[in-house]
Amino acid sequence: MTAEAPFAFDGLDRVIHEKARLSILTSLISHPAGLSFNELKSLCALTDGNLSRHVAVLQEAGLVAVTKGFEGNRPHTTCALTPAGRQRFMDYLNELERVLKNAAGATSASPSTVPGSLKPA
Amino acid sequence: MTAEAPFAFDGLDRVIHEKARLSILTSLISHPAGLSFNELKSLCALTDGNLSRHVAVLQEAGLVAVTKGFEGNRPHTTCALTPAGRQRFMDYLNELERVLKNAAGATSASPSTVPGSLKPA
DNA sequence: CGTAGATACTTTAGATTGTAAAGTTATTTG
DNA sequence: CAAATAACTTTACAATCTAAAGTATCTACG
Repeated sequence: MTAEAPFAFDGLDRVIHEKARLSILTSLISHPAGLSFNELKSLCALTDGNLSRHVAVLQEAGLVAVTKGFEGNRPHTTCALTPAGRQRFMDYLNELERVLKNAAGATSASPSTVPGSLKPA
Repeated sequence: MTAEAPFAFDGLDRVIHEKARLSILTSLISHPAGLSFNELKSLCALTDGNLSRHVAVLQEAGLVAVTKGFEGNRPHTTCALTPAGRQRFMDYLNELERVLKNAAGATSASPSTVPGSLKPA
């Protein structure tokens, strides 16, 4: 079936593929101990409302675990990847690599060798 | 600014990032001579309506050139990447690579070495 | 000749969802 | 005590993805 539609990229899970959530997941995989709401906010350049919604989506999908506690006497939310989330993110990344390989294979130059201006062979 | 939000991925152009359009663009970069409506449809596993809308979006964004002609006496639409489209897609791919590098750098294993079950070192 | 079905799309309408603005609760600071 | 800050959450609007229906033309069949 995939052979029939080689460029369909079914593995690009919509929950993960969204730009903001891709940012959040990348941040979290880089910080296995978890990140606070505010750390995520600045790492990903998201607004409060935005981050709140996207984290909720990721939580409902079972990709991240959200821990709400108190730091001193202020609320403090911490997010971390779940094992399943980590695995699904890995799967997504594999599919991303397929996208890159497909595209790079079609151009004489690999993406990394295309700096910004068209460089002939 | 990017230094402040290393995981923001501003370069992930929304027009390109959409899954269906990513498929279309990958198909087109693999076929520099262009592809017909029907070829795209099966390569990307899209419905008629879907493909029509997405191609229109890509055309309005100046990424693809659409040529409508007749094959025999049936309408026949051909799509091809514009030079600008090619460049913007390349830029997008570079950003995608950044995503992969960021994420892969955070895991002990690169995505390609994660086959499906967690494999220890 | 007429009509039923196929081909190649386009249009529309509904449903999802991303985003930003406003709201909430609690806590400092002047 | 009032105003401002912190840390989120809720809501409402706008964008947009998708699938179903529509258009126009052509071919095949009886």
